[in-house]
Amino acid sequence: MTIMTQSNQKNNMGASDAPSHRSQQDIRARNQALILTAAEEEFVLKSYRGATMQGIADRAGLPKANIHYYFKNKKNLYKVVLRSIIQEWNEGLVTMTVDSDPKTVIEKFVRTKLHQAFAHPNRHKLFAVEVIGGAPHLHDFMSTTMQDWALDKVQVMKLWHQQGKIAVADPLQLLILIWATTQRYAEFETEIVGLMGKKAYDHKDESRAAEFLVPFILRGCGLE
Amino acid sequence: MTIMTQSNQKNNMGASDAPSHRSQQDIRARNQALILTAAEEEFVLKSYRGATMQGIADRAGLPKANIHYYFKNKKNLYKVVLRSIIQEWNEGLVTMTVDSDPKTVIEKFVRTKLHQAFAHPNRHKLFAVEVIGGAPHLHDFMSTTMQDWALDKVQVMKLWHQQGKIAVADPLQLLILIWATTQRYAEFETEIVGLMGKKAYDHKDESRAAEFLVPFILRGCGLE
DNA sequence: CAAAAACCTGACCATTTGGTCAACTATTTT
DNA sequence: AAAATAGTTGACCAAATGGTCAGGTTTTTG
Repeated sequence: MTIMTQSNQKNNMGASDAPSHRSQQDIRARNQALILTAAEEEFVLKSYRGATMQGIADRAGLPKANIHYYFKNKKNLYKVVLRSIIQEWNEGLVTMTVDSDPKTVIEKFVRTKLHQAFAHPNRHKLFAVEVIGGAPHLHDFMSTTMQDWALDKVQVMKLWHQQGKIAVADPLQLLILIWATTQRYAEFETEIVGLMGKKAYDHKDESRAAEFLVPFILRGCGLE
Repeated sequence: MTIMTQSNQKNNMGASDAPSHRSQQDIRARNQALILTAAEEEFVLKSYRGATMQGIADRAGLPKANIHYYFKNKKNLYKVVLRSIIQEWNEGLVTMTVDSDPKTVIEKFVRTKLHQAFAHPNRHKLFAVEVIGGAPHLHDFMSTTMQDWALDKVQVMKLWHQQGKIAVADPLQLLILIWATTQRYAEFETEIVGLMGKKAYDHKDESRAAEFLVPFILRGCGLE
């Protein structure tokens, strides 16, 4: 005896009415998206082991067996979610060469990372939890892609420093600081929002953070 | 960072009889410490739900039932661990009034927080995971003690700004930045250590971070 | 030294949970 | 329109895990 199959009344609720069938491609895309979003939330809130397939199913509004139909198992689902995080990370790259203008590049980098943090807080939270827990599933990415990118940028900034362009002798520390300060708004959303006396960020908070961070960091670098 | 009452010489069950017994107080203290340290590690690595009593027991080198003997249950054990975090937080407070010297106070604050981060990384990691997951167990602390302290400091710094002493118009953002940059070294230990090409922090990394952070932040504040 | 108190622990459950499956419906293809 | 393919789902199961407990050992107490 189970409680209601609330089931499928196919469409409706979409308001429209014409074809009472949905193409399988649409169904697939829609359900996978539903599941991935649900999984992201659940994994963030409960962490890998705390998240349950049933919980994800409930969030997605689908029966549990359906989750397994689209994603082989829990571990695989988690992997797919992590992949979207890495993907986003790669999109946030900024080109930076010895000839670039430090001020311009640093400002753009800060703004990009900050924007990502406000746009996809859950992904940042998940990434953080992974790293804090020893990055068991990200080890590969961190010791290759990320490290290569970071060390390359560090080299460039070292040259900038030698040329007297920035007041930072140890650029790795600067990189760490920029990541820390931008991502913080996503990771510690709960705390920050609380300190601001709100329930959630409003649309001005990103620019408020940027207006503070950008000049502060540039000043710290001895620019401006 | 660890335990161990150095008083113990295992036993010597041989015929000889230097006291082959340990006082119950010592046993209690030793075991509780063992368990708490083990729990801290396990909770950090696996998060609340992912941590298992068996895993904690193994880390502590005690049978599982023994964990239950000292700490009623998992939830209670977790609570005790969180308490030590809050305790440490309170010890890191810095007094700050309108008449304080901004430069001195800010520098001291940064150094204190940084020192705590390097001294007790696991606690900071655990705190971070809690906050990221919505702070379900810290809600009370965050909306009282922490908020009161933070808003008070924000008031003071606002006055500093009005008196032209610092170049920061929105001190809450500064507070967030200082927490973010100092705690980062604990939370993202794995990542940072990796980028540095090491296996673990060495004894110079704390001062290296301080030498970078302190001047950077003071400059950002328009001091120095 | 004997009773009491504290400590220890293997063995045992009840519950939770990831995962499977067979039967069923809906869509697409031929 | 029938065969084939894709999507759906309730029911079920094996493993993992938090927690209990009875009976044992060690330390303390009187």
